[in-house]
Amino acid sequence: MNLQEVLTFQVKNAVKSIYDIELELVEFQSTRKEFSGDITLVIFPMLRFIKGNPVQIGESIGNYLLEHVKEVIGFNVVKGFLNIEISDHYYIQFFNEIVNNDSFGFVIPKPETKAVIVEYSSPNTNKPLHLGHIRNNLLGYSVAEILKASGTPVYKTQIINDRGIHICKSMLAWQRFGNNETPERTGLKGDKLVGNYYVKFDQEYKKEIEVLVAEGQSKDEAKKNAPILLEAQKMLQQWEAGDKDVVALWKTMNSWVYRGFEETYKNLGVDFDSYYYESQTYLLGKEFVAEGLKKGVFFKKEDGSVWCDLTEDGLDEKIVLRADGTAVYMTQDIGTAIQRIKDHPDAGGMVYTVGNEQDYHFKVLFLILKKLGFEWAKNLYHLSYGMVDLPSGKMKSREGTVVDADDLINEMTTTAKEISEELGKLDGYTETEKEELYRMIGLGALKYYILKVDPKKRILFDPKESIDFQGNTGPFIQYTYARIQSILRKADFDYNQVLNAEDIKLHEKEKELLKQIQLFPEIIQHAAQEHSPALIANYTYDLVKEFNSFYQNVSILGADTQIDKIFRVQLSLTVATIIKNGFSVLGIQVPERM
RNA sequence: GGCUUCAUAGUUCAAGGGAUAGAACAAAAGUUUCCUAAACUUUAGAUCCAGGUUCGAGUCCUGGUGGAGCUACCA
Repeated sequence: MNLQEVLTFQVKNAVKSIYDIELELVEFQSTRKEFSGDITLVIFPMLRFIKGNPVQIGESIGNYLLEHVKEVIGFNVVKGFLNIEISDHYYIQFFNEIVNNDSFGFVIPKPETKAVIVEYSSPNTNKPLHLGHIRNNLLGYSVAEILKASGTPVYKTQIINDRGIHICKSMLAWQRFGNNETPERTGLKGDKLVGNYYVKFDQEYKKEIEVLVAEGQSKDEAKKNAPILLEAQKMLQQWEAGDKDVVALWKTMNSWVYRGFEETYKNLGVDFDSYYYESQTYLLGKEFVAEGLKKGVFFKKEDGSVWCDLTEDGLDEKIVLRADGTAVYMTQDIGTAIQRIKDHPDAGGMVYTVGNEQDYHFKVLFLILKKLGFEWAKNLYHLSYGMVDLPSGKMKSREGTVVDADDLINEMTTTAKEISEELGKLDGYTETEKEELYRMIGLGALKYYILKVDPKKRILFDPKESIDFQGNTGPFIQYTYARIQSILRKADFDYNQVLNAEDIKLHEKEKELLKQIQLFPEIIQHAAQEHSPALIANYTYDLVKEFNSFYQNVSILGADTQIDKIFRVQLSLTVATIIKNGFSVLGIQVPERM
């Protein structure tokens, strides 16, 4: 039982014995810094059940706790708040239990716990990854790691949108203007090369439209009749018909893109357990549409298209199969979901990391899967995140305002390098070690910057104002970790021993730290429930803030007694462990020096 | 038009219906014979507007204003 559980139990006892009332909910919060005490019981909500003056009730409960609970050594009541003071002994006892636990805060999954499939990334294969994808990847990866840490097995996966007219556009432009360029020959990353031809197509397309308009066609007509577009459409048909040459080119160009993506994923530090390709799954949904039609979940219109009527659920009608029998986005998503659960029989739910512009789509998808009667459909979660906007608004590839993922990673690394060289603290590091460190810090800044924001909220990113390396940032937290490592290197005595709680009198800063440390396991659970890496980021920041204050105010290696010295080193070590663990679920590494 | 969503210091972010709304950056001032100053300590500064529910509202409800998104037989 942790402290709050003990107190909850005892507060109920108190109310029962004083007022003879069974209390259901007991509400605690951390005591605000300006009041004395460690944890606060809020009396107000009890007033509905207990009639009386909140201050008197607080006094009564406080006295009961003081008498019956050994951890409680004092209290005061301010208005409706009972501030409870907890003994040093309790905190030290707690600390002794966790001091050498490298995986503090993490929970090992129980055998019966169902796995969750986390989908993220899921890019189109016609454009390089940009800042928006970075947010998606970091969020998906982190939420997957947080779920794991909270005791839920996870499969990371993605669906690669490798089929459709957009791919054909790149292919066609490459055929026409590519001069047999390859990533090898140009030295360009494959995704960049293919992306360039996608842009090239668009340029040519626009030119042709202008010509047609000059010849007297309306703009809408011209858009439909441009020869290059017609040819792309023809190519798509050839692809669907399995035309050898088209399929071969499609395979080649896709493989370039995949190699490019792999590089970016590697740089970003994200990974996947499995990949699904739309080209392989787009037919899957159809049989379930047929089944749904039989069950009456769907209905057919005169033209042969199949729909789902969701008007009773407050939504509208949604198409699930085209009149010509081909699959739409929804068809494929139905199929993919079912396939994934088939492939992972131990999984009981899924998390989809997709931008909030698709909120409606996922509402509909989940509802349809429920209507189709799948047991796991109630455990689907749309991890809906806000867009990353520039000061000028949305990123637009045509206007060249896209922040490229690879470029951004490189810029961050360069900035880290500049700052680091200026500070000049890396004597003795080899060039390779230095480069590694710059990358770690640059990425740390980028990842933290993105993950500390509530996923649901949109992020405003100003490329002109580079991401900070000071204050509430990744490097600030990494720096604290490095400082602690330095202390551990210098501690030339055996600090690996269990101290007797009676021998220690806690410094105010030490107590504050212990209170913060104690919260970590709950934070992990809460973050998992909320699917929010931001909670971990903000918690870690608060912890580090607290530690730095301690560090500045209290001498660790210069403590008066050997016991204090050992205790403070252990305390520092534990803070370092939490930073490392917290950051690991954010996908951020921590350095030995910086 | 309909639906969804957001609005907090100059700026970027916090705040499970609970106390005097926290940080960081930027601004002003201070701390290095002492464990890494990417740090620490001060100062100044904010809940879009109008109602309502509540002992208590940044948080819940209604209306308004402003921004974003969705409203495709695209994905």
